[in-house]
Amino acid sequence: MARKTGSHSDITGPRIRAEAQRLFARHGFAAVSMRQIAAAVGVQAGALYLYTADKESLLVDLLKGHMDDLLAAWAAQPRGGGALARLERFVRFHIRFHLDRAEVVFLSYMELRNLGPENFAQIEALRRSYENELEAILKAGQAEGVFALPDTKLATLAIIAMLTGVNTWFREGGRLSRDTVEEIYWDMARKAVAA
Amino acid sequence: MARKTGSHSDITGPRIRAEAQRLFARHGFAAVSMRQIAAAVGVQAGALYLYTADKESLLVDLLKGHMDDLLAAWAAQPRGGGALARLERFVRFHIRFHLDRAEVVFLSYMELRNLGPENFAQIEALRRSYENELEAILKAGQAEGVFALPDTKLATLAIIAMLTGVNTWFREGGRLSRDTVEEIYWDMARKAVAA
DNA sequence: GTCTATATCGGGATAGAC
DNA sequence: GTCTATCCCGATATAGAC
Repeated sequence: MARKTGSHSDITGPRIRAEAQRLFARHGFAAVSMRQIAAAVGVQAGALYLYTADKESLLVDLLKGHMDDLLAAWAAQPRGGGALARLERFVRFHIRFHLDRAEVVFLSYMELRNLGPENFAQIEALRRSYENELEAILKAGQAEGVFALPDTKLATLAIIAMLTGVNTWFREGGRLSRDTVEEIYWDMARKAVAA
Repeated sequence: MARKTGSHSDITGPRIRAEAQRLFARHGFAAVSMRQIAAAVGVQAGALYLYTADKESLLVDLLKGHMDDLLAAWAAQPRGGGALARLERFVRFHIRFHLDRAEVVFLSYMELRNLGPENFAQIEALRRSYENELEAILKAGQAEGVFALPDTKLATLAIIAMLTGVNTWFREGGRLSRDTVEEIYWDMARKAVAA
């Protein structure tokens, strides 16, 4: 189904990003060629350069867009309550948000190496902002006396690693539903930080 | 420092694997060329093929060797005691072993995609064996009544993800020593599974 | 906006001299 | 066992026609 001549600038751009995300996640950034992406979209390789400066920009746009979405979605969550309630909200939010975006999450963890230093630093800063959201909750819990943690930064990284790990094995329609998984992980996270 | 003509079959093979591991971990399997590896070793590209059938074999040998080492090292650990003592041993062993081999651990998580189906299956089977070691401990703890887990398989994956996550941020000479990190993670893991 | 064609480069792997 | 030379292929990116 090769695309014939015509004007499609409004839909070709998003389709390029979508196919790039799919292919990068499946085969790895370095293993995917611009020709492959173009073929998946249904245009010729040269046409891609109307929408992206180069291959790395394609990746950066995906990763930055993902981090922006993540921070915006978290900012839109309810904010009140005690540390325990806030932690529960974070755990459930994190699992749901990341399971819904498995491809780009995978990219965010695997393909940072393929970024230039300035792009890398930018993504890292966004990630640190997100980590700080969780650490603030853990610190609040320390102050309230409901959590007992020797090091809130380590606990932050440990919990995020544990939660994001769901993405590596969860399969839709498998043995466990999302809700069940959410429940089980919340149980473990809660106990891990408890006083 | 290009290597001059001579016989070095006994040391060139290991050096090729060592440089391949370093380069694959740093830049990604797909992004590293055989010429780069050869240059790092100090031989010409053609000479690599005296030691490896192709590029993928180089990767497979590294990953399989790592998994064999991991299972052998765990098998050599003391085995007795209650579930809590065994879990503590596993947690400390896992963190130490993985921190000592950051490069190949990184490869084991990132580059499985670059393996053919049969090689992939082989590595996956080894990984599952290792996971089963932890799950057996968790099941024993359930039976003893010292752990309370809705799903031992999930808890296995959650704990391993949490522990392996140390590799993504730990830097030698940083704020925390290995022993401190081990201690903090053991504290969280212990509480996460506790009855 | 998309196409075909191409410039330029570097990849994996092999052949044959030494 | 290593070297040089090379085959063949596919990569990114650009130029210019339509």
